[in-house]
Parts: sequence; structure tokens; C-alpha cells
Amino acid sequence: MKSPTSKGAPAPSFSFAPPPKRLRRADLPAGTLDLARFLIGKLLIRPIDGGAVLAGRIVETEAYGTDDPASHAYRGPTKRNRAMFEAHAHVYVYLIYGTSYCLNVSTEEPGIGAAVLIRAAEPLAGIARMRALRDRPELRDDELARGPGNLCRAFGIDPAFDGLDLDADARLILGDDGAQPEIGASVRIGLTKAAEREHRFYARGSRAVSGRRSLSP
DNA sequence: CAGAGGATCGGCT
DNA sequence: GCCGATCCTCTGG
Repeated sequence: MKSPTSKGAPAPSFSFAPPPKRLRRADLPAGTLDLARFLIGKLLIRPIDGGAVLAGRIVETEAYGTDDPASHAYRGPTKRNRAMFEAHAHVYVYLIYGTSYCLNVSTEEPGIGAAVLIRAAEPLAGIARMRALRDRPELRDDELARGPGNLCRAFGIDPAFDGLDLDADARLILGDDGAQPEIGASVRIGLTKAAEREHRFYARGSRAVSGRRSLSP
């Protein structure tokens, strides 16, 4: 028997204790490495239909700062990367390898191109919907948003989100519920340029982190 | 205007 | 661990 007292009532789509605080631009550190570390443990929340949300805890990020040959902004602004040059807390979404989208958050003052790649999240709410978006019913919860392309698919994030201001737009929200995982650092994943820089950050012990186990001790 | 390459993923050896 | 899929963007001629 389950929920005998709430028979017929719709299940709450989203509940945290304590409820998360929405993070605005002023709450977010500027600076690429600082924001990459700060975002570990924070909540990524995407409201969908009927008051429901998709939500997950960010467990892996990578920094792409100034003077970084691996950054899309390294050679200056282009049509694609313009969101990287907006004030910090703007969203940059791009297509990689013709198959996956990647979600980034801009990190510096206007005119400076830099961003943090959101690489993985632990699903917390809207999990059935995420599994449907992935179209992989066999996956465990902690596999749904593991890896930057998978995260975008699980959250339904596509180029329509490119340029969105996390401070002002209701389509995507950063939240803080007070959790503070222990943070580890490593080299970034999948790069050919500047591969030695330890600009990847992750939540120690999370099963939702991508990459070989040895990268996330 | 052609061509190379890419912040990935999933399947296969 | 290796490889192909798939397509957009940027670069160079």
C-alpha cells in the first residue's frame, strides 16, 4: 500500500528540503575557474509543462577561460560563440560532432569570452521525463545526465537556449539547496589542445560523473 | 567554396 | 580501447 491518504491527488512534481534558492547573477562568482568550482553541487532546474520541472545536481564542470587554446572563444567572437562574450550567467549551447549539444555558462564581464561546460548532473526531479527524453529506458538514474551531450538530451536543452540569461529567463534556473560536495580536480576530457590543464571539477563520490574512474578519485 | 576538425556517444573487439 | 556517425562552424584559397 502506498499513499493511502493522498489517493487521487497528483504527486508533487518537485520537492526539496530545504527548498532551493534561485541564484541570480549577483550570487554567482565571475571568473572562469571560480564559477566552475562554485557550480559543483548547485541545482540545474528546467521548468516544463504544468508546473513540473526537470532538476539535477551539477556534479561535473570544465573551465574554458581566456588564453585557452581549447576554448571556442580563443580566436575572438564569432556568430556561434557570442554568448561566451556576454556578462557572466549567460547560456552558450552548441552542437558537437554533429550529434550532441553542450551546455555552457558564460563566466566573465561583457566583451571577454569564456565559459564553463556543464558536463554531468545527478537527476533529482522529473526523472521519468528525462528517461523518455533520452529514449533509453534501461539506464539507471545516475546515467541519464552523465556526459555533456547526455545532460542536454535529458534536460531537453537545444540551441533555442543559446544566449539565455540565467538571471532573467524562466526557462532555465540555477538553484542552491545548501549542499556542498567535496570537490576534486583533474585534466579535461576529450581535448587535443591544452590537455594538461587541470580545469575539470567534479563532486567526489558521485556516480553521475563521466569519464574513466581514475579521473575522479 | 571546399575541406578539416570537433569541449561526444554508443557499439563493438 | 577503438571506431564511425553526423553536421555545423571556421578557415584558407
